[in-house]
Amino acid sequence: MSDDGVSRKERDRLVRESDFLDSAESLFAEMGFYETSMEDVAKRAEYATGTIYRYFESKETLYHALLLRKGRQYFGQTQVVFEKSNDPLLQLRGLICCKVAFFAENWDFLRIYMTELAAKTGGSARACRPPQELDDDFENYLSNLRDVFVRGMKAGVFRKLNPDHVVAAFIGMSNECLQTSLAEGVSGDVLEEIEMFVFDFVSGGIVTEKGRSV
Amino acid sequence: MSDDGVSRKERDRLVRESDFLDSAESLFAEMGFYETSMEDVAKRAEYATGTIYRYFESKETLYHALLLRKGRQYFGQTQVVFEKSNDPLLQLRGLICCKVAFFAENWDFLRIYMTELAAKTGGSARACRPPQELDDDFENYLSNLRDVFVRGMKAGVFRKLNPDHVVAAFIGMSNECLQTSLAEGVSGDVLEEIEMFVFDFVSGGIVTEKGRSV
DNA sequence: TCAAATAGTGAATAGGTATTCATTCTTTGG
DNA sequence: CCAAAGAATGAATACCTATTCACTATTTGA
Repeated sequence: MSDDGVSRKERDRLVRESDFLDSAESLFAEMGFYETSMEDVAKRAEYATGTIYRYFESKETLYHALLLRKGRQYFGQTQVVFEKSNDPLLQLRGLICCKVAFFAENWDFLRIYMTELAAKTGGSARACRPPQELDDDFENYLSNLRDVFVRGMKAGVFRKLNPDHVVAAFIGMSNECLQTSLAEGVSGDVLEEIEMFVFDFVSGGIVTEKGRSV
Repeated sequence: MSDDGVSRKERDRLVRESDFLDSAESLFAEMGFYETSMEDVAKRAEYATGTIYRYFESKETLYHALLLRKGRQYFGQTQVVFEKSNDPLLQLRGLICCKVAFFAENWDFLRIYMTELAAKTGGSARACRPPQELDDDFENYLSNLRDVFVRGMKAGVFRKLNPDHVVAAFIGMSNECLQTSLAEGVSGDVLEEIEMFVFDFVSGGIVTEKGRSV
């Protein structure tokens, strides 16, 4: 037994699981869910095809597991931001910072997550349904985010716009910015630039005083 | 021969093609490319499975054809906007108007297009590759859009921000807004609201004077 | 060291679906 | 009205890949 009550065997199993999840994540991001075969995943993880099934019931289970792993981690981090402060502007900054940092570290996941999201709103054009658990976390995130904007409007620091639209706009623009910016490679500078840009754009838009007066 | 030099037979063929494209479009939007079988498409169009192959070489060809049909139409309309005026602010307004109107009429296509786009930037997590022709149109659209922002910055009506980020932000936020807003049903009011919101958000962001001074 | 238990293997199975094609139905032109 | 040409049909084919499982290899505990 190790210090945290997890046997060597269990740890081994977790490592193996994680190997499969990593392979699957990178392959799904690169090729897509359907273009990736279980054999591909196994090969990348350096195991035989059948071995995966000792760790995951099915391809769908594997997919769910990888979505949950990173997804919950991400929503967990946003939750901290929501709870840390009550100031809408600070929360907004915190969320952006959190998002940029997380997705810079989890580029493959971002790709998968965005495909999910693209398919989500309308109904179903998706690889295969994401786990309910994650949907719930996402709903919760949405409602917290909406709340930030609503409070900001009440406090007079945000303009009074349709908060649902603001939520959509914020999510869409930040995702797309991250996706295109991180497409190449990432350096610390780029990260900071994106973070600043997103905040700047969300807060002030693009039109100048001069533009407004025309 | 009809007035435009198209025989009855040819017109028939076009109608049939269009039937298949319509079925495929709604099914792909609803279920996704891989979850939709050729039999489903045929059934919805009220034909036998084999008949599709008299009109389209393969499932991929069918998919390409439906992307091209609407895609080119959309990019054609944006092209008109780019050429109609030289004033960045007017062009921006025009593009938003054009986008909202087009996607309100082509909701299914928007769903497919967004899945495409989500997969695009990174590399490939897509149903199956979109036709090169459409990629080219998209590239062209991107560069024209970028140009609008760059000119606006030069003219002093837009703030000097990284134009590539602005392009991404604009596309992402407008897509996401459309997707979530149009998710339910569409009425004229909603359309106008979205159009105004998108312009408002892009131009002025969400922070008020008061928010800025804190 | 050995036998039981556990883990890994990859060829075989099973099910699904894109695509084909021999056949049947419909249209056309004489 | 008839035969040839064109269109439609849907059962059969061919292929692909998720999943299984009998077998081999490794680890464990005595």
